[in-house]
Amino acid sequence: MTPDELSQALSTALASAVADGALALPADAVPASVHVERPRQREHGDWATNVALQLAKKAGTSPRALAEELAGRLGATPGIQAVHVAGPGFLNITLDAAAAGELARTIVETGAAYGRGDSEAGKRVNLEFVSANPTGPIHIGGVRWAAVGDSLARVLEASGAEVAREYYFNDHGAQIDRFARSLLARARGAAAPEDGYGGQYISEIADAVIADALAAGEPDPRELPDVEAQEVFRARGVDRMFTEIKASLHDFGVDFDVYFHEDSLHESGAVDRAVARLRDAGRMFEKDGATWLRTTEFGDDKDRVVLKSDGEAAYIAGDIAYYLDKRERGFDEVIIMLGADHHGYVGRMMAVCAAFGDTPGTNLQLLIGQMVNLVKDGQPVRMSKRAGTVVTLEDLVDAVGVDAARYSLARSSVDSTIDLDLDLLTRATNENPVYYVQYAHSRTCAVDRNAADRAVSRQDGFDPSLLDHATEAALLGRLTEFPRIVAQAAELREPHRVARYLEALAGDYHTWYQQKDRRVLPYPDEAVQDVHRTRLWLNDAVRQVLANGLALLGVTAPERM
RNA sequence: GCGCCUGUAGCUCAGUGGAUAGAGCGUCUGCCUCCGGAGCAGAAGGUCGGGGGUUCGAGUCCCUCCAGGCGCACCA
Repeated sequence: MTPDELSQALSTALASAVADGALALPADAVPASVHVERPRQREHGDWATNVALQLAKKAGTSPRALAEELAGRLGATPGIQAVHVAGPGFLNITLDAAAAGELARTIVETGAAYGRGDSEAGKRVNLEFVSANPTGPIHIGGVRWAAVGDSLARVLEASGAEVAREYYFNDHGAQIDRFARSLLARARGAAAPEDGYGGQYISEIADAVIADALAAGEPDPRELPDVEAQEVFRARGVDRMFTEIKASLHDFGVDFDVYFHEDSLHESGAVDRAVARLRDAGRMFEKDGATWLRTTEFGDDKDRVVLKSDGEAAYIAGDIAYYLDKRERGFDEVIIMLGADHHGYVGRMMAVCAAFGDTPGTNLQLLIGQMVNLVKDGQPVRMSKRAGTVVTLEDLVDAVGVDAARYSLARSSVDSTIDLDLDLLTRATNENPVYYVQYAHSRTCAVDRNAADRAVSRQDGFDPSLLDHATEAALLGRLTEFPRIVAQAAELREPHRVARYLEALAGDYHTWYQQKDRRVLPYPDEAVQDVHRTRLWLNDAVRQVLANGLALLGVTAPERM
C-alpha cells in the first residue's frame, strides 16, 4: 500500500462517515486527499495523520472522537494491520508486512523509473545557472550553482518537466574591455591596468591568444596598434576562456543545452526590439536625456534606466531582451539561479516580467542562493588571487574529486551560506557524507555478487510477509518516501532534499544489514530459503533507489569502493 | 536608513504547523566465529539568538529587538 492509496482510503472513510450522518461535516470540507506522514517515532506506526485534529472543530466534535470514528472505518481496509488513536487525536496506522513488503518487488521491477513522476509534466522550463563572466575561471561560488542547478534540472526532469539548461555568456560591455586590456598589457609585459584583472591565468590566456593568432597565420597581436591589438585579445581571449569554462563544467558532469551570448542580443537587434515593445506598451518614459522603464509600477523600489543619456544600452536592456527571447522560444517557466550578491535584481526583473504582461513568480522565477565562504583554521579567508586563496572549480575537483565536490555543494539548502574548510579539502575526504551513501550502494552490490555465488536469486519465492522485522519496516517505509521526496525537491526547487533522504536511506540500510539474523545469504551450513530470496529483493530495491537518487545529484553509484 | 538571507549539539548542517528537535564529524563505551568495520549499537552534548503574539499544538507562521552575511548606479 502506497501513501497515496492510504491517503485515498482515509478520504473514502471520511466521505462515508459524512454520508452516514456519523460526521456533521459540510461536503466541501472533506479534503480530496488526506495528508499522511511518516511519524518520527517508530512506535507511532508506519504512517500518521492529523486529519482529525484539523477537522474536529468544523465537525463540531472532539478530535479524539473523530479519530475514533475514522479508526473504526479504516480498520477493515485490506493491507492495514492496525489503526490507533493517540495523543490529542492523531491516527497512527500500521500496515501489514506483506502489504509493505510488496514495495520491494515494485521498485526492482520499476528500476530506474522508480521515483519519477508527473508533478511537473507539461512544463517547458528554461533553467539558467552559473552564467559566470568569461573574464576568469569559475570559482567556488559558481561551482555551487553548477552542482545545485544541474541537480535541480535533473529533479525537474524526473518530475516530468522539459528542461533546457542555459548559460548566459556575458561577453559584452566594460568588463570584457577590462579583460582585453589586461591581456594586452600582460602580453606586452606592462603592468595590469587599474581595475583590471591580475591573476596568473591572465598570462596563460595571453600566451594562448598569441599562439592562436600566429597559428592562424595572423600577425603577432602585440605588434598591432592598440585598438586592433585589444580587439584581437578580446575576441580570442573570450573564446579561450569560454572553451575552458565549458570544458571544466563538462568535467564536472554539467553540460548546458544552450550557451547564450549576450553580444548576440545587441548584434541581432533583439535589444532594440524588446525596448520598442515596452515603449509601445507605454512602460517607458524619458527623463534627463535617458530612457527609463517604469518598474516602480510593478513593485520595484526605483525606476530603471534602459537607454543611457549617451545612447548606449544599460545592462538591464540585455536582461530585458534575454527574458523576452526565452519566452519567445516557448518556455513558460524561466528560472534563473543567482548568487546573493545579485538579489537586488529580483525587484527589477520581476517588474520587467510584469511589464511584458507576464506573471512574476510563475513565468519568471529567481532563485537566490547564498555565498560560499572559505575558512581556514576556523577563520574566514577572503578570496584573493594574490594570496592564492581563489578556489576554482578545477582546484576543488583536483582536491576531492567530482563526486565529493558535487555532493557537498548540493546537500545544503541554498538559503544557507556554506563554509568550506580549506584544510578539509586537502586532507582525508572520508568525512564527506557522500561516502556513507556510496558505501551503502557498493554494499548492496557486494551482497548481489555474493548472492550469485551462493545461488540466491530473485527467481521464485518472493514472500513479502517475511519482511517483518522492525528494521525492514523502517527500510520499506523509507523506500516508499522516495517519489515524494523527488516531487518535493522539484516543487520547492530544493534538490538538497534528495541528498538528505539518501543519507537517511543509507543509514536504514546499514542498520538492517548489521542484523545478524537478517542476512541475505544463508550461513554455509544452511539451505537457501525464501527468506533469503525475499531479502535479496529488498537489498536490490535499496540499491536501485540509492542509484536513482545519486543520479539525480550527478554523483556516481560505485559497485566497489 | 531600506531590502533579501541566516542564527538549531563543540564544529558543519537537516528539519515546507505535529507527538520525546535529528544526522555527519569530534569525544567516550561496546561489536570482526562467517553477506565489505568507509559499518553497527549505546553514552555524553540543546534556554532551536532574546522577547511578545496566533494556534489544540510553534524550531517552523506574525510582530519586535539583537547579531552576522549580502545588496541598494545613467557599473557590468
